[in-house]
Amino acid sequence: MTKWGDRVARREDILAAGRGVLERDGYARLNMRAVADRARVSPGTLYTYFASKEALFAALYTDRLEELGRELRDEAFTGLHTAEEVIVAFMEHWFPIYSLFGHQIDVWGTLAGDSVLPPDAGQRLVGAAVSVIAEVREALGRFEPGLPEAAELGLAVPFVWSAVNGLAEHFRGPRHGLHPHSRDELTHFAARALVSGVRAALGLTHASPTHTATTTRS
Amino acid sequence: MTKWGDRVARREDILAAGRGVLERDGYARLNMRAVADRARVSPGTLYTYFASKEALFAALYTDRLEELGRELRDEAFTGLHTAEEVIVAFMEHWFPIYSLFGHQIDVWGTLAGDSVLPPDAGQRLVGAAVSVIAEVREALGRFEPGLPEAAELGLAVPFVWSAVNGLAEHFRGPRHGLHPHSRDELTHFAARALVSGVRAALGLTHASPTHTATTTRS
DNA sequence: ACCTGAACACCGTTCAAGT
DNA sequence: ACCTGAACACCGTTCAAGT
Repeated sequence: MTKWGDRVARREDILAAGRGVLERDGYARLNMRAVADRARVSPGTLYTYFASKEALFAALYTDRLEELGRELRDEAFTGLHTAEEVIVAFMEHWFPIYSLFGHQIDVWGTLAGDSVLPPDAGQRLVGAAVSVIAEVREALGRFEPGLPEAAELGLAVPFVWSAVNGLAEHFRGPRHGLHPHSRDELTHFAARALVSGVRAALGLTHASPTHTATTTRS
Repeated sequence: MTKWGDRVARREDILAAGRGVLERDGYARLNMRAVADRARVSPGTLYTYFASKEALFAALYTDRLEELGRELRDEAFTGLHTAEEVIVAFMEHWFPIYSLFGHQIDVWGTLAGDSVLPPDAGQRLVGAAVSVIAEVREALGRFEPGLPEAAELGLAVPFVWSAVNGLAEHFRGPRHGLHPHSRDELTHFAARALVSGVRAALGLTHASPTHTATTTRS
């Protein structure tokens, strides 16, 4: 039971309540009254901690992105052997997060003044997203030596990012049950196509030596 | 001025009003009162023509998809020489439509019973979308002879569709102004990467003969 | 039959009043 | 200072009443 006036613990109560409602009911049923109830505060109190529903949501998203950055660095991206494996690992970690948050909030839009987030909340969110992308880029660079110097890398990054998010959107909800292929098959197919496609479009001559030597695990 | 009791004209008034509000103000400001005002009916009347806001929106989307199918067939896909050009042409036509409708409604979700659309409205919507995809597939098949028989075509289609929608989402709103590359550059880069990537992932040996002979236009 | 518009339910947000 | 909860604004939707 958070004590009266303990703003640090109260803020954490509210964030935990938001996470709880979001995970149990999804964004569609995330409303401020439900969060207030779960955090055992009144609706008005929420607004002394977060400027708006969107700001609360952005704080939850930011926390999750920062956690993802650590997961990728410390676990998901270790022991891989090919760029394809990096993409697959990233997608498997990214899809559930996108499914909770990504569809609802536009990270880059906050930069463009698109949103009404308080500037500091927007900056934390963008920073966390940039850092996740940097992590992926670094891991890919291990197996694609030419990548960091490629002239059109600035095109490859938004292309891959967009394509991965398109797939994440595809896997959100029940619709992927419609075609006969499993989620896993499509994920692996996409990773192969993205890596080959970007290599070709960037004019990279070939993969890393480890790539051709590695046999598929499936 | 639509006459009292003319249900056909009234329905068209409502659809036209919906299109008008949507194009002027975007989905965020599309509300039933605004549509009713513009159509010069009362809010209650809307619900004798469309079961819900979503059903009205789906009808607008369906009409637009059917029009797109005709545009692709009769104009956009004629006189092209490579698969890349097909993808570029499709994206240029698709992005503005996605920007108005695609972000808000989940075509495939209606099939999965995800939505609460009346069944016939859902079926018309899905049919229009399927027909657009078939148009793209047919055009690609002209320049990729091996495509229709490829074993994993069933993976390639949702992959490309998802990637294109991810890019459409990327170009929605102002955020693409953030990186220094123009929309056109990213569109062309994506088309090249998608075509090369899918070819490689499907194990297609090579492009059509016209492809290598064509010089880049940029 | 077709249409109106007041009313209901719901939800983001505010603010005067409490402790 | 921090917190409450009634109230306001807005919007999807319904339905008794009008023509």
